[in-house]
Amino acid sequence: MLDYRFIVENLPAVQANIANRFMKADAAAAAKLFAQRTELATGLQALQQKRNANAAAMKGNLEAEARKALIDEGKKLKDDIAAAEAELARTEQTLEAEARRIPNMAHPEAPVGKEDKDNLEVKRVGAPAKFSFVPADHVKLAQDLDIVDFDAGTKVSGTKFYYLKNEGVFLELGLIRYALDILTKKGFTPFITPDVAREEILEGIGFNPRGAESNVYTLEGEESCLVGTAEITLGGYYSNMILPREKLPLRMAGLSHCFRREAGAAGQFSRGLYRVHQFTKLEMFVYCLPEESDRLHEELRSIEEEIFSGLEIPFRVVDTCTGDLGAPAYRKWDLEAWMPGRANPPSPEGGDWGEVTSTSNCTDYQARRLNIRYRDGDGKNKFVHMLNGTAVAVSRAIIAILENFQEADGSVRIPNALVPYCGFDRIGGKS
RNA sequence: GGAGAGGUGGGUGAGCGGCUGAAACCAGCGGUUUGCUAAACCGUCGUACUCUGCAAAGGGUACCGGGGGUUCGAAUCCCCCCUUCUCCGCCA
Repeated sequence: MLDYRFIVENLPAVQANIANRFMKADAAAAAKLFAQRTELATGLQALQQKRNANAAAMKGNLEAEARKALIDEGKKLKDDIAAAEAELARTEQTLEAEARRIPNMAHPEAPVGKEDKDNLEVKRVGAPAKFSFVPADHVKLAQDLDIVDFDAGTKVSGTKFYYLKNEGVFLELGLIRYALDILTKKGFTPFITPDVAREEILEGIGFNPRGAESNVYTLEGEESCLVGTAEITLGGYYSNMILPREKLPLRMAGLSHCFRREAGAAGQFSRGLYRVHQFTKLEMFVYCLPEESDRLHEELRSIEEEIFSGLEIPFRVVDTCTGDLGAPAYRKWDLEAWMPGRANPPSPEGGDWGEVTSTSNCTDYQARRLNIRYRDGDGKNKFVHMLNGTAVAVSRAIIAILENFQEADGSVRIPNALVPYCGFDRIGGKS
């Protein structure tokens, strides 16, 4: 969340930012509550001071009468303090609830807009393949090649679950290993994280673990959830810690399963592997000094580009618009891969872009809630900046590979960079 | 899951109702001494919030795993939770 004082001192800018992001939050109310809170806290401190003085006056031997007077005074103070504390606690609670609805400030250059079609395309890499036939979508390809079983997933686990099977298994493992090798060469520390996290960590990262619109599965009887991304477990890793300045930036690569309720998500573009309840993802995460977060955000984006260029998958990069940023992000780049199977109606040259990665600079928005700081040169503890980015979201990468590298005979070529990791250069067809 | 013992400042660790924001030691920082290093000695050494002040600085409040309670007064007593260790059970 934002710093209370920042909200007060920059109220018009905060309000404009809320409007640009099409979010509902009342910054003026938060500012007012903050002033109230400070006044109540000051009043409470004055009472506490009296209480301490009263107790100190009672240390030595006293005549019974004097002692009784002090005890009576102390009892009265105790009641006053209890009342003041209750009021302060109520105000703080309301203040926090109000402040938590306020999104992070957006980068001044982030395009202003309401939804994903307002995102700004900044770059294209690679050219979509020209097919001599009408390409199939990944659902048909995967089923024909017997590498994904959607029907069994639905029967055993429910809709939007699936089994990977045969080469599909090695494709997942190969993609992970391929990306992990790139990241470790770039100084990322590899992790396999828990797939479960406490609600307080989810909230600190900016997720809402409960409620009808939540995308998170909560565990019954536990105050914890299945993670939607390793961003949660990597971001919680250093919660309540003060990091040594000289160790920054910290680069982490976290492999986890990702669980998403996707309540209400439906439609043609959610078909197959595109929007599922469980998938595997390798996530990048960075803790850094405020002055280097813009630069590291570019670094994360360029790594994502390197990974997808290496897979020979055509993609474009978009600068995500304010309305599509999500509350914690200051700026966000998405990589959208070309997906020939998304053509409607199907055609040899048709297709559409589908999001495969996303990298966000969340500045100190998450660090403030999670209480992650570093000691600056002036001796003050300051909040770190935190960034995240997808290295590989396996299910979506598989879509891109199947649809882009399919051939007339229904087989799928494996991109060269992946062959050593998979142990085969083609799925199906000629062999 | 059951039983027991713990969680105190950067570290070790004392304190177990008022004399404790917290002994002592170590590390750190500043200084004295010193041919250099080392040692010795002296001083200093938590965080957050808040008030006064142009500032330097000073005052106040809170914090001894987290949250509640008892009391005029809690690191200290009680309850709940988290967590670490030991033993038992169970299991990959």
